[in-house]
Amino acid sequence: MAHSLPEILTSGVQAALTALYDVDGSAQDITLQTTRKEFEGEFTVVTFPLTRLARKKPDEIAGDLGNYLKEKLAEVSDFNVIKGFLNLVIAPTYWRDFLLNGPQKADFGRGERKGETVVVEFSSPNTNKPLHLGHVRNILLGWSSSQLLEAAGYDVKKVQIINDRGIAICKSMLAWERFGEGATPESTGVKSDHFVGDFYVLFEKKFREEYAAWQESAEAQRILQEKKKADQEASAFWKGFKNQYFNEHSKLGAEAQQMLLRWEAGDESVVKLWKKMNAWVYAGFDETYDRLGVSFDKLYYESNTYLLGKDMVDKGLSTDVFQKRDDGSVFADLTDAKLSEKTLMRADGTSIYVTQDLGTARLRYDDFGAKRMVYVVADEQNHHFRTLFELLKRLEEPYADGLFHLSYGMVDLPSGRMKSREGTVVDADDLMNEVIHEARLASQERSATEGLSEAEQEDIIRQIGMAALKFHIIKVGPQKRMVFDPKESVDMQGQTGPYVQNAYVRTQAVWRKAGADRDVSAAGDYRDLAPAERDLIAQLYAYPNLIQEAAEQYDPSLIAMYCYELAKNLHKFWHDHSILNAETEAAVAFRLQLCRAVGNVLKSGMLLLGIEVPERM
RNA sequence: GGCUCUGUAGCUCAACUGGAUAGAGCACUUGACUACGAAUCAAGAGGUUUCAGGUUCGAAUCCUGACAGAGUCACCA
Repeated sequence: MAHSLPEILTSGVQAALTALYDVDGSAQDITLQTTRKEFEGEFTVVTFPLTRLARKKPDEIAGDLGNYLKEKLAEVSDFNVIKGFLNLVIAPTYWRDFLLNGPQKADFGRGERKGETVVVEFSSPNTNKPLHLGHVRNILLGWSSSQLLEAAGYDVKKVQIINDRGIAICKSMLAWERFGEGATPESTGVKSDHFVGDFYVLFEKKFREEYAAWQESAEAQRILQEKKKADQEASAFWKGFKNQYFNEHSKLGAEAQQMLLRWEAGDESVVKLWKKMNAWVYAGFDETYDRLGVSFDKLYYESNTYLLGKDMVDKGLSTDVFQKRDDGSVFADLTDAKLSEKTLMRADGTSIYVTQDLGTARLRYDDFGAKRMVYVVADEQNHHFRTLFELLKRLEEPYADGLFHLSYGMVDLPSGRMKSREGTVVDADDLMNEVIHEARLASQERSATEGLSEAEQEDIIRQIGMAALKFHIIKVGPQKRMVFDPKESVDMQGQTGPYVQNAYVRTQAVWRKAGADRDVSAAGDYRDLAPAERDLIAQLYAYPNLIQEAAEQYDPSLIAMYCYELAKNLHKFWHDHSILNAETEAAVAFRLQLCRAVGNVLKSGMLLLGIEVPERM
């Protein structure tokens, strides 16, 4: 296709403006949109903005333009005018030729290779506890954005940085050492990342017990009397004092910190324990990632990167982007960018979080030469990334203009925010088990997969359950904080993953019945398109452009909504029209190919979301 | 308190980035399987787009000011 319809129509309108009114309209003046479904036509020109140029009423302009376009453009077969809206009807032959070519191929919609690399970071868990619902949203967003960028034409590298060090994992380690009695995931039969997480929880429990007991001591009472505000309840004070207690008074806290210091010093026994427990966690993560259907090209470990960034600090100092304080600490003054002063190096020469991220960004650039990097991280870190990007920009890093924080809203439950301390966190593994369980129940009420082996049936059930879960999460725009109701996530009817899968299954079922080698050459004789057919074809036509748009906006929810709309139109078409028993052979052949095209795009779109589509369900 | 984000049907979400009568699903009511698959389709009901001003041919969308919720404001990660 040399030119797209929007291009043809836009330049057609420009030509018309010159011919009819002797004015030059730039493409910017011309607003072209898809026609709302209650009107006839596929594209609409809005003529209100043209009144100034043409000095006529909107509906008169629309009539003039309509006549001109219908006469001059083969692609336009008819038009109608409603107020300032010119609705253009695209020639059925144009649609027919389009349908029988482009979307018959499975790779329809994929963009030209751009020869540019994008690094996408997502998931990036801590290794002290298993993955939960929050990670699931992150992972689905990261994965589908990666797929989307890939389809749009970029070379994508999927990475995560694993927070494998620090005080948190030390808590798990300490708890296991003190209370574990040599137990292992194997000896207990607990999934290995959960096993480690259980010790983290155990540490918190023991710590709270210790804290509560300590509060009764004379020392604690003295501190309470000295420091609490006059009208403050004791319980409120202790709540706020917890961190300080951990750092300055707690025996368990001291031991955990001791362990962290020994780890940093490279203490052999601590490192050995650390490796053992992390290995358990990774084995568990791998299983969860596998079930979610995601993978990574490269893993970065914080234990390897937490010292990075010092050379970036040197660079910043030498170019006067950073400054040194009297005590030796280093900071950047970002106040002119409406950010505050940001410290990058403590007086003792140790680096902090943002410094590490500077180094990691550079490391990735060296690894992949990517000029675009996407960080999929929750919106609670908006400020951090604004600072990070500003710093990299001032350091004049070559990839600084291609940095993007794919910020997403946190996931709430109907009961409110998830809190690990209150045990309201929805575990990723449990969640998947639950949706697959529901899919199995729903499947048992039907008999559509009779005759398949048990393994095949189980695989289909898995695909359906996962589709329900994934679609439910990914259909929501990233930046929106979302309420996750487990009951709704297992719905299989309406605006859901299984609904879309079902549409795909139908497109395949009709071909099974027709025979894969069915002769469809008569389709070229098909003349009149029914509205349901036009809708479907126009929608297919929009797919390639949608991929580019969704990729540029890093927004997979656009694809999800599109898949739903396409499936909806397919279902309606299916209901209203007979395919194999259509009136003419041309209609049968045409509709079969329409089914194949829709099936291709549904499968392609769902795959971009990380959702598989079964052949039967 | 400063900054950022969010506020749309009972609930969960859309609205092509300023366009037509604000749309879907769930839940509720009612119809459609002897049909290529009913995980479907069709119909009904449900709205002062948080509120008040402003900008213009035209506002859920942009501006100002309230109100409500969330996040963030470390030499933590």
